[in-house]
Amino acid sequence: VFTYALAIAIFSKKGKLDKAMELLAEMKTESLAPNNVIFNSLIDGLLKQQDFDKATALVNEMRLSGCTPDKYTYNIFLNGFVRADRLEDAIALFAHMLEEGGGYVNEVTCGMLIAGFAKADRIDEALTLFAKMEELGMAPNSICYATLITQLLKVSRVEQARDFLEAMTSKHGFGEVQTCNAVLQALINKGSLDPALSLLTKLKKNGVKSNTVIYNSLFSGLLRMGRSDEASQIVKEMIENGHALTSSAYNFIVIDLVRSNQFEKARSFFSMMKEGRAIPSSSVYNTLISGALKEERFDLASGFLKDMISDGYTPGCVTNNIFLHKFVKTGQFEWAYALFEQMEKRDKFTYSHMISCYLKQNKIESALLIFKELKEKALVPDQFIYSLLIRGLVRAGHLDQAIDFAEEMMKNLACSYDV
RNA sequence: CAUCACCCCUUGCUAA
Repeated sequence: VFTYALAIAIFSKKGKLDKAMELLAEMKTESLAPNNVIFNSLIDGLLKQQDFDKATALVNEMRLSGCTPDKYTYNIFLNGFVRADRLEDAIALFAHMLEEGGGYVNEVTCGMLIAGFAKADRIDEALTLFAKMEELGMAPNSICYATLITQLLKVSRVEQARDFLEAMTSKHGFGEVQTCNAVLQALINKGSLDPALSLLTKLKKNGVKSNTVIYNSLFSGLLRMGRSDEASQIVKEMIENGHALTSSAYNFIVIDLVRSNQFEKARSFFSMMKEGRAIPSSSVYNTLISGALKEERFDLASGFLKDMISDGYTPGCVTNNIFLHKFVKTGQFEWAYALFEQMEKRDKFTYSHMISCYLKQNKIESALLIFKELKEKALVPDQFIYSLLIRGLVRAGHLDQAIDFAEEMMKNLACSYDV
């Protein structure tokens, strides 16, 4: 059983759910009883692919074979909701977990929900929950702190972020590398390069191993801000410190080239990197596809798509969204419908593309239908989608409906709108 | 280290 659990966990983590399920079936034929760990691994894997149906089915199966969902199971679902932007479901589940008692709610649970609030720009609720943790007798760990700090930085509440950073370091030191990296990255993204660098030296002094991840963050951040000189500086420093230049550094370069509209350069750099032994990430492929489409090079786009598949990636929602975007933008609506129908995984990007698809044709009803589907899936419509819809309604002369939506938006998102 | 959260990366309106 232990061996199976290990194997299943690994397959689930890698997204090879079919393999993992096969193993589960195999266990049954050998009349071994799967335990909680096994079910939980599988459920987690399924939810990472947004497959809620199969995951729920598995919970039932779990019960039937005499296992009771435990705090891991709950947390896994909570995180699934958060990841899928189904914040309301996450909140409901959290409340349920609290009611049950039984110690289902722990620091991890709270950390996930805090991250959920943060992602949805509902920072104040995140802060409230954070405060509540202490009431409930839980000590927020460094991950909770880091989540809040990065989000506060994102919305420019710098003072508050600094307070939390100090509180965190006094309680936990600098925590794990990843935690530090989160904060560093947030600073970099804000363009606060100097605070970032000084934090970095502080980290080094405190014995946090500056690792490849941190260098990669710095590198990509600098590239994005167009500071390529400093970026190459970082690369030098990396090499001097004995860090191998990883594939991800190359990946960032390709992505940066595409982003700055240097598609041809990106292409040649990409073939160079493939000739070397660097491994392109799926993001690189997606980036290249979108770059190709921007240049109207469908031929190249489909070429990249093929390469992507032969490299072992399964093109998913993001890739589809890229094509969908192109179809909508160029008015190839029939293609857009066809693709949309075919897509099993749809996210808020998918829906926003379809909404603009219908709005462009003045098909308000259909756009509203899409919006409804989005809500039925318990996705949280964000500011972007609301403003898309509202603008469409205004343009079509449906002022009252527009106002209704504007009010709904303010209620749901606790934000204001400009007229 | 048998199963959960934090980081990073790709896709969103705007004849602009």
